[in-house]
Amino acid sequence: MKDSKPTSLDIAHLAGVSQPTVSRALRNSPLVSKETREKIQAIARELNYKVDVNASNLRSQSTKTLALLLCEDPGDSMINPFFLSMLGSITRAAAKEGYDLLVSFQQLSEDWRADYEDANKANGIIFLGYGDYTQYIDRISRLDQAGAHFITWGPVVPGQPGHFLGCDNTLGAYEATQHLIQLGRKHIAFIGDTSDDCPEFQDRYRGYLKALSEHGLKYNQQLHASANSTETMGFDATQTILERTEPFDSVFCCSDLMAIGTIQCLRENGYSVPDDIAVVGFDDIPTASHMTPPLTTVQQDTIKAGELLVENILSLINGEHIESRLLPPQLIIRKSCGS
Amino acid sequence: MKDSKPTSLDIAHLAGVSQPTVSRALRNSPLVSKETREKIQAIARELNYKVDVNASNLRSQSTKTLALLLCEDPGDSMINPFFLSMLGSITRAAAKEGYDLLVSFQQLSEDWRADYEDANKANGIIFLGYGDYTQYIDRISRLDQAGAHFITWGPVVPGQPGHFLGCDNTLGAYEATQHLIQLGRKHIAFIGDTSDDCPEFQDRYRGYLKALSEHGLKYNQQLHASANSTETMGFDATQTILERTEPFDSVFCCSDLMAIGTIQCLRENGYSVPDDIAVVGFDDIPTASHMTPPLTTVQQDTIKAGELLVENILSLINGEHIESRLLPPQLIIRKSCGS
DNA sequence: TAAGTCGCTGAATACGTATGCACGCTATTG
DNA sequence: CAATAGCGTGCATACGTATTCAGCGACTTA
Repeated sequence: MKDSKPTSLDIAHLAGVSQPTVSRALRNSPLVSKETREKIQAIARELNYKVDVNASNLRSQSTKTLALLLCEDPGDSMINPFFLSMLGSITRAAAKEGYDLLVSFQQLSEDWRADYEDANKANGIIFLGYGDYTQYIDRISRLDQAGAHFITWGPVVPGQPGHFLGCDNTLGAYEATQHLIQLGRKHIAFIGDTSDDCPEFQDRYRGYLKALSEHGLKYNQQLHASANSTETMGFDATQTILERTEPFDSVFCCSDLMAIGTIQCLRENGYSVPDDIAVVGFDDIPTASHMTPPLTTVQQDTIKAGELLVENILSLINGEHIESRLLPPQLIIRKSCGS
Repeated sequence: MKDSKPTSLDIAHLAGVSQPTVSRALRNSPLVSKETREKIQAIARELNYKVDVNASNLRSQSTKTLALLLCEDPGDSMINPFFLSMLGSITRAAAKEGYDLLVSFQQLSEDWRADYEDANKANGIIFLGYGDYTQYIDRISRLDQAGAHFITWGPVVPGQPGHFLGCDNTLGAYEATQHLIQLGRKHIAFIGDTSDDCPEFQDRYRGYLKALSEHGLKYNQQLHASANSTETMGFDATQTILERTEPFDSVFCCSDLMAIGTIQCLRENGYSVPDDIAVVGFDDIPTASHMTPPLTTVQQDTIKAGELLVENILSLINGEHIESRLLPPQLIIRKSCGS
């Protein structure tokens, strides 16, 4: 019983072979005979031997690790549950490919490539984040120029540097708005930050406008309030609209979190949801189906998204070409729109 | 402009010193003169040089990385928002100490120590999880015997192997229950799995019973239903109690997620919250304050918890002794109990 | 002036693995 | 039988850093 961790050399001695053979055997190299391989693997299992990833990575110059950067305001303890789903599915997808996941919520440095790839901490970077986009775009551009391997979950903006994977926000918003219209709603408020900071919300805004115009409804500036994706911002934006005393019969919220705030605000002002005012959200976070009333919303397939993000980043690492693409959203109809 | 990543040797050449001096300078060793050190650091900054963590770790035999294991059912895409808060605060606390965080949601292997410490992926492991505890306890024991560095967020059970940090669940539940009693509620239902699988809920159960008995109320088996921490389980458990037709005027839910399901169920059965039935939860997840009605609940200080978890695991890594301890909870009074 | 001290630097080496290359052995072919 | 090919293995080395030890100059002290 040795006191220190076993190395491939220890295994080699025990198996009566050389260290390189052990290395090959453990990586299932076809170069080593089946007999030898199994013998070595048995001994390794016996000793509970694990390859030292540092030595392995140093030699092979490739860390089997991905970095996940969550670009949310770190000061706020609230993080969108939607990203938690993504985090879960990305972790699982990465694990399936034999990759570990390094998670960070903050931006300690200006140069992510240096922090992760140059430091050999990770072979690729996945970005996740709602909003505050302009804050990051130059850093992303720099990454692209530096030839880093990274992919961003977000809107596919033509001409933008880097690779993107996102949900078809325009389509999702279009379908949700259309649904409200088909239920007879004519004065549909819109809550969400449509500045360049939030290209995702901009896309949803486009879908909203498209549905309005296709059904002959006029856009009303008075029913539009900016908000980022938190309950509180949704609450406040709704309050703002209510104070304008412009009548409305429904609200399209750019995220479920905002919808939660919106519903709370409407209730506190004496409105019933959905009888007086219908509400739809976006994301289909787990809570959506358990609210009162259950929230009609646009579902993004986080499982699929996580798998594709990992698959794409691995392709990039392997030097393959990938296309930015959009995933189809799905309208989930529940009670909050009164259907 | 070299095409490959700069190494400490490159810096050494440029600075006209040897590689060891570069290594020392970059680690702020007092052995190297201020003059030389600043010169080297300037060049390193210039080249955007980053220490190769693999080489560094290999040499020093210490990865500046912690592993975070989330023991939730991986099949379920729903993850308790409470853990997300913890994840955020742990990430930040780890970053402040210069540690990276490796996150995993699944239990790919039976032997976590081998997976992380022996493989030199991480120096320590932090566990996070609600319930299914018995499923992990033997693995935790094995870790303890193997001398691994790990700490678990959870109840402090005397005699249990390993180190724990948790919230004073008994006290929290006691205060919440007492609050209901003081508001005049006399028939308080209890929702939560009190089997050995959930020692945290067992502690909350104790606090609940203590409050009842101290105020001369009798425990009623009919008002007790088991549930794990999801909205759906909370819904179902509430339905079960309702079907027993035993009258009750309030519910203590072992988690906010269950409270959400409980409130939904009560509403669908025509009860008003809090007028007919008051509800309190546990955790104070972000949604709690934005529900209708806002949820009275027991807050756990996730920021403090994350910091202490990291602080403690680092102490363990440094060979110091640590004591398991409990953090004080705080009752957050909102509208769902009708105060 | 010789011995000792202090401050700084470089030479040598180790960390544990992966891989290019050469080598020996057996089987095949002409 | 010689030449060739194929298979399995070992030798040597490289990955980039951190640390031990020795050395060197300058400076103090007797």
